[in-house]
Amino acid sequence: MGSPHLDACRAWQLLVKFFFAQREHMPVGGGGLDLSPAQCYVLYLLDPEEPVPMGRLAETLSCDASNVTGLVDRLETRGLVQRRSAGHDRRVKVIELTRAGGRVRAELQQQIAGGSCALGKLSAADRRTLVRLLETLLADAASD
Amino acid sequence: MGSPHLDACRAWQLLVKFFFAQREHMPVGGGGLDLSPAQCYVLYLLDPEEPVPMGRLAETLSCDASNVTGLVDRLETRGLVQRRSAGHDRRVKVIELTRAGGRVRAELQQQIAGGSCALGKLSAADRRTLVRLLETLLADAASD
DNA sequence: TATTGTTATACTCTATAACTATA
DNA sequence: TATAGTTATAGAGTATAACAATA
Repeated sequence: MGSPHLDACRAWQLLVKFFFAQREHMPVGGGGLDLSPAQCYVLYLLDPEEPVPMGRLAETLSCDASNVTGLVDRLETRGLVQRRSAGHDRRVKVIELTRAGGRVRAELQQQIAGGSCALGKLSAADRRTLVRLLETLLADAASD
Repeated sequence: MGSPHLDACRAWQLLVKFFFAQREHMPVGGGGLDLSPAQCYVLYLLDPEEPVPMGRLAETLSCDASNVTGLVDRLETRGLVQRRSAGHDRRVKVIELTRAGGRVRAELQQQIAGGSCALGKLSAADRRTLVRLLETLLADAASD
């Protein structure tokens, strides 16, 4: 215990394990909502006050633009989001939450904050520490 | 800053972001190896000394058994793993690394430990802390 | 010409259900 | 009957390449 290499391996192993394990148990908050992790994330990214251009979603999700088309298609079919022309540039489409989408989004946030997910197991201090560590991990690399 | 609810939301957001962002940048270590995260994870789980029954892989991956069939198929096609009968129970098949698979697995571990992935940004102390937090998150729920 | 979003295509991951062979 | 793994099928996520509309 204490070797930096071993700690890195252990941390990596736990991170991977955490994601595989939580994929379904806390499908990123989709408790009973039947939303995929990617769909939940998109919903989470959509501030009710501020529609987001599709290209920006692709950036944030680190995925190809063609992917966002399908993702938004499925959310739109379910009546959770809506495409709208951006106006200033007619090539751009912005995505906004519908009323139903807003409700689902609020429910997701409730679940997260309510401790019904895994984060609830950490003390307040530990949660702050986790935030700090993740911010460090995300610095530079993911830019923003 | 300081509200437990806000910290939980922030932690969740960062965790999700981390996974989406790292999916490709550090495809769980697949730097140039062209392996999916799931494939990397399977390789990581296969101790060269100890073949693993397919059912056990399904448990660890928290996925259906039929999924493991395809996963192993693809790894076997690439010559990285091998199916073998377990002997004691002829229904069971154990998966073992091939020589090539062992080399790829070692390479993965090198990448993780070598700091070429995101974990390299954390100090040794922070890595230990991260390990502790993840262990807490994984306790009970995922039960190993 | 360059950019935004779409379509077509293909592959991986995932689950469910029906099946085979063992037990 | 029950269990381990497979097959068939379907849907979601992902990428690349070619395309339309717009800039």
